[in-house]
Amino acid sequence: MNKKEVASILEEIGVLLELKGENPFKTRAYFNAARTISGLTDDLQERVESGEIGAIKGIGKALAGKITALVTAGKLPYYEELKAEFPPAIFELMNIPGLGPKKIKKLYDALGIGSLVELEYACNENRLVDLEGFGAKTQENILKGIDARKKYSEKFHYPVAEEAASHIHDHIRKAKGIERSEIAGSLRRRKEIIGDIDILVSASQKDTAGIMKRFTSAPVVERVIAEGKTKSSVILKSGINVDVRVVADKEFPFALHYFTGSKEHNVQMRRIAKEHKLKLNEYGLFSESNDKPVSCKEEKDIFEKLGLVYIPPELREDNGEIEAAAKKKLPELIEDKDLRGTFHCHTTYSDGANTLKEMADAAQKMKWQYLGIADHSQSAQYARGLSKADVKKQRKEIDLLNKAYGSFRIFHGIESDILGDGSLDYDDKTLSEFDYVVASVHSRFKMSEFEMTKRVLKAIKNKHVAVLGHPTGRLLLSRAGYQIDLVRVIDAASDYGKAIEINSHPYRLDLDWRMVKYAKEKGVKIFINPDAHNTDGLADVRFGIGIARKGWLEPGDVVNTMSLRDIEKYLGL
DNA sequence: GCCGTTTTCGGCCCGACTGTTTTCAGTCG
Repeated sequence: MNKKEVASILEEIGVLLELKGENPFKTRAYFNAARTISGLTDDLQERVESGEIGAIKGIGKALAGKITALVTAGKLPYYEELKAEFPPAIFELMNIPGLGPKKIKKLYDALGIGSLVELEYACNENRLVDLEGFGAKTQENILKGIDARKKYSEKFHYPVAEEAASHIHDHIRKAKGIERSEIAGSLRRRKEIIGDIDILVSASQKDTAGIMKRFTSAPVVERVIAEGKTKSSVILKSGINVDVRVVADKEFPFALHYFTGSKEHNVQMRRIAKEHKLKLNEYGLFSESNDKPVSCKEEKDIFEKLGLVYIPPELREDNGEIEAAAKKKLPELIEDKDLRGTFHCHTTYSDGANTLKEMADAAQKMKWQYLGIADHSQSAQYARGLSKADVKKQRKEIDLLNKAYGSFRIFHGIESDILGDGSLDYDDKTLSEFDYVVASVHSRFKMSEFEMTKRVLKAIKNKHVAVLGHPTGRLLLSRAGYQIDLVRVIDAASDYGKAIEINSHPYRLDLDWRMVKYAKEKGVKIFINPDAHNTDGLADVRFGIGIARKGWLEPGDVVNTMSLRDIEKYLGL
């Protein structure tokens, strides 16, 4: 059993224990272990075989035994028995807002409800109202929750959430009396997928009611879920959940930190606070002994008071950032302005919408020094992949344009399909004539992990390949990536001096940031590429920058921060 | 179930809002 499967079973055990009403700290141990295992970069099998699994923080004797059973035997009686106590579809119920383990347990014990369909049926028959702890309002809200789930997917791509957030933020900002305001939550941390929008506002008490009213009555609001003095929550017509908090201005830095999260990061920060004999919450930092507040004007002051350097929001995932901040070893993260060009763009030669010249002109408007064109290769018939004749023609056009441009340069690359057997899509001679080769998988996604890994490793070892394109092929919210052992892929890239792409298309964001950090640790260089199919698509690199930052990347880790001269050297031109 | 320079037991982050209660449990972030 692999990491992903083990993590997901540990997660399920956590939920089942919650349903049983077990000690919450015990259930948390399972959730933490699930997170730890899924983020593990060394080989789980090896860890288990060497008996070192218990050396991982948060995994003690009991969990080590269970993980070992899952990895070696592929099953765990404890889990099977636990699962048998509830109907298999009971997990669906956890996704309905307002329903948690306690209420679900009650529904199951009293009414035998174990799935969404059964729940909806029972609500419509008015059977929830007489249940202890339930009532008419609860039943109504559950029905609304079921309805919302049918209507909307519960998560959103980053740009969709970003636009909705900035729209409602602008609307709220026109309210009277606002001092500071900011979009917080996972948007501020630049997560690849956004569940809801958190907006934080500071104002004096007399103005809060008006601010909340303006928020909950905005035209884009579909339904108000909660409306309080300091906290309100709505669902927009687009289906996105938005929470707004209003605090006093002196509380703003603490609230901003708190609402930026992640939850796991916050837990660690409070733990650090306790080590300093302080208490941290969304209103302030207080002495544990006499509740005396420690004043902080900005968010960075909080970190300073806890003996940490400022941690940028993107890093706040409890992924080692607090330890690094304590040692002053945080990276100087890459920024948008550091990019001087990019390398994975399509034109009308294959499936792009703009011509070579249009793309190059757009790149210059972005103040870039170079643009790499990598159209599809000949096997990619669905995308009008380039025949050898097309390649020659494109080369000629690029040479002509380059002559005219002077200091700006177009690089002639190709996005070569990695064929089923791991070979590339042209003969050696043709491949050697490109300035660089991006190698990507576009077919036969359903291979086993072993086969797919072997296939991609062979491509990485190919001397013509400079960079591996979208390494998992995932499409966020619609298609899981193909099965592949990314750790081995990154290790191979490290061994053979090959780079890996962060495909910046907001539906891909592939390589995932969790693995980007590992790639950096292994010294693998990263390209931030837009996979642009038109001139507007070039700007997508900013999403890739977000992922690079989440992956701890500094300008020096990213190939396309190099000057034109250096990049020519890098590509051996 | 985990953890330990306050150690092998007793902690484990903290607060707002809702709905159902009549003083609070459950859920959420």
